Amino acid sequence: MKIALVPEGPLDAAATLARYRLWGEDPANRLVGDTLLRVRRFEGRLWPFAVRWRGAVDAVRLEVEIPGTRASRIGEAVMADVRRLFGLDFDLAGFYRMAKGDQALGSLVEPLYGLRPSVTPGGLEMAVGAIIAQQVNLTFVFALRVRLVWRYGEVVEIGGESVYAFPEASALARSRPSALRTMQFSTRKAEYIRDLARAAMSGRLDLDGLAQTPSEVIIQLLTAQRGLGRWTADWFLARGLGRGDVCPAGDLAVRKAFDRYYGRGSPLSELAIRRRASAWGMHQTVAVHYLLAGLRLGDARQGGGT
DNA sequence: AGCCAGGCTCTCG
DNA sequence: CGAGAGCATGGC
Repeated sequence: MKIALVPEGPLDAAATLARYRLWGEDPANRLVGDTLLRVRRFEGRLWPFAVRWRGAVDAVRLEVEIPGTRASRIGEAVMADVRRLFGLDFDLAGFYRMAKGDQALGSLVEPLYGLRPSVTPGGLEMAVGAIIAQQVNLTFVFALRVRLVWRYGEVVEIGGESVYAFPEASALARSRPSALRTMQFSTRKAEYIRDLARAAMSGRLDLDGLAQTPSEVIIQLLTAQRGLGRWTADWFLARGLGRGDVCPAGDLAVRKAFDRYYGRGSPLSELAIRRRASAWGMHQTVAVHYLLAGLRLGDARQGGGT
């Protein structure tokens, strides 16, 4: 089955997906040329799909291919993932209008035009990914993630390429911390991941049923789980649920970005960052991604990605 | 060798 | 509560 999709507003697909390869390879989000390969779990089966993008940033067309089915319910499930992966539900036009009134953001619109935050489909994938990313450099994060996905995920073929489905909760719930230790996970992260998977599996923590839950409640729910703190909860809201009004003010890179763009010598407090960001309302998440990408523009001059 | 890396828990005032 | 120490594991 093939489905075409024309995004509303600009989309720089390569920049939007750059975070899946900036610090390493991601076997669950494979980038092959102008194509993203990924897997959707649906009704107990694995459905690999390919998304190819073509055309200019202002006139992009996404071509989604799902081999082996013509069922519209599967198409709908996959397209929901595609919308998230490419950040299609963020109001980029609205953000750009707002950014005009802010010197730092305004200066980033042109060099990063079409960049959107990529939203991770799957609550467990998002939360586990966040645990892995706690406090360690991102190159190492990718190495850990690859090992976890290889070991506990499921591989599928599509168009002669292989792509992994991120591990199910049941697989991670059975994982042994000692096994993760050999993959260079810290003992603590191994426990956090296993325990989170158990909570998800038992229904004690429904990571995929939070779409209608207020953010404050989600922060409470997540931080009550050992290993998940405010930082993780913030990124879960932003990159897991695609909420626009989030600023992970405790994030090291975010703080660095605010210091660079809004600082006056001394570091801004977390509270000061939240205060400033809150003025951006529903555009905070996008704004934060622009600041992060802007940081990288500076030292690498390779645009995009967050 | 030693500091750094897109935190978290636990303790103590 | 809020700050701070302690922690755990590699990259460079």
